[in-house]
Amino acid sequence: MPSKPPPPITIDAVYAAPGYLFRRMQQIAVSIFMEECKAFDLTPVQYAALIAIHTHPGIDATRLSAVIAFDRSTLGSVIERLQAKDYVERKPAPEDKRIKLLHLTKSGAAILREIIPAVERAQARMLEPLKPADRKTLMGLLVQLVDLNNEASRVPLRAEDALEHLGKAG
Amino acid sequence: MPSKPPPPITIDAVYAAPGYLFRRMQQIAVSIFMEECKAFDLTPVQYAALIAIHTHPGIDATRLSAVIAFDRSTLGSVIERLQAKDYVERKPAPEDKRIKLLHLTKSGAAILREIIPAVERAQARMLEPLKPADRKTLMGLLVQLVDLNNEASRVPLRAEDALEHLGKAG
DNA sequence: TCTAAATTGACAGTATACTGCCAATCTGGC
DNA sequence: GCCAGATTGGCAGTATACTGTCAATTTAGA
Repeated sequence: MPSKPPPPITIDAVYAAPGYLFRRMQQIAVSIFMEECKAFDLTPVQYAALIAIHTHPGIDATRLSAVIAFDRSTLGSVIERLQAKDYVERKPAPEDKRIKLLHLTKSGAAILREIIPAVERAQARMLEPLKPADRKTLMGLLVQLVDLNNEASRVPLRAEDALEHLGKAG
Repeated sequence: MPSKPPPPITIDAVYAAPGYLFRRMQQIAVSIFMEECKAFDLTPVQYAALIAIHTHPGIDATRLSAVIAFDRSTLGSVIERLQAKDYVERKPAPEDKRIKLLHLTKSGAAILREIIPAVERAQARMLEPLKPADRKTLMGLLVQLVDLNNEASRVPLRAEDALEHLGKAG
């Protein structure tokens, strides 16, 4: 019996490929975020880092990377920029000389409060073209897919890691 | 009547945000692509560029950028790398000295044929954790969303631009 | 206790993304 | 034919991403 013919080598196959669509959608999402938040000069990554530090004061960079699932190497320069803007402080940990603890400054906490409405607008705009029911469906499937693919990511999300800096009693 | 309380400032809001999920999924997609295609030393962007040049031989960099919706500045260095690997040729256009025409080399066409099965495997793996019906639903909604948000992107997709280099009869 | 292994943060190198600018070139309107 | 405006490609500068390496430090095991 004849085998299936090889798929045609065309750009149309790319347009329908999941990887291509995820890339495009991510770029659109960043573009919308930056537009809504341009008054604040914060990138999506910087925003997520600020939120995570706010939720887990005194966390270190390595654990922060696990908590937001961002690359640890990259995160170093992200924190540097947040430090330069005076949104974040880094203090050496007394009991472990390798570690630097992260805290929000007053400015950091303030900008976080102020930027939230813009971020909410951005997030809403990304899904706006869809019908409300479809938005829910899409987000539901996406949450599932990201979760089920967690280990395929180079930096899997480890939300529970955040608690370790509060004392090693596990 | 009382207004809605402000949303809590927590990392959990980030985990459910569309922008965060699109970023994570894109990173997972790249990770899976690179794993399946590591024998070929081609990135997802380089692969898309090769496919587009194959589909539209003689296209120039600006039009290529519109056809795959990638940033024009970035595309310059992408093409340089493809040229360094001897997958792509750049020839000045005789009738317009500003333009450089892009063609695949024999190596470029060959690696494209060879890499396709690995790319297909990668694309399948990205959606594998979902049930088949859910994969269709997700892709359908994503195609819609990317299309409806096309103009929100900094580099909107203009697939029809590709035809212009074949003669300006519009 | 002494040391092998693990952890943390830093760094170098590559590859997207995007902004903004520039010179060379082409086109259209006059 | 000339000039204003558009187009093309290149470049500098910033910000993620990721790989791999390294030193300082801590931890765990023999």
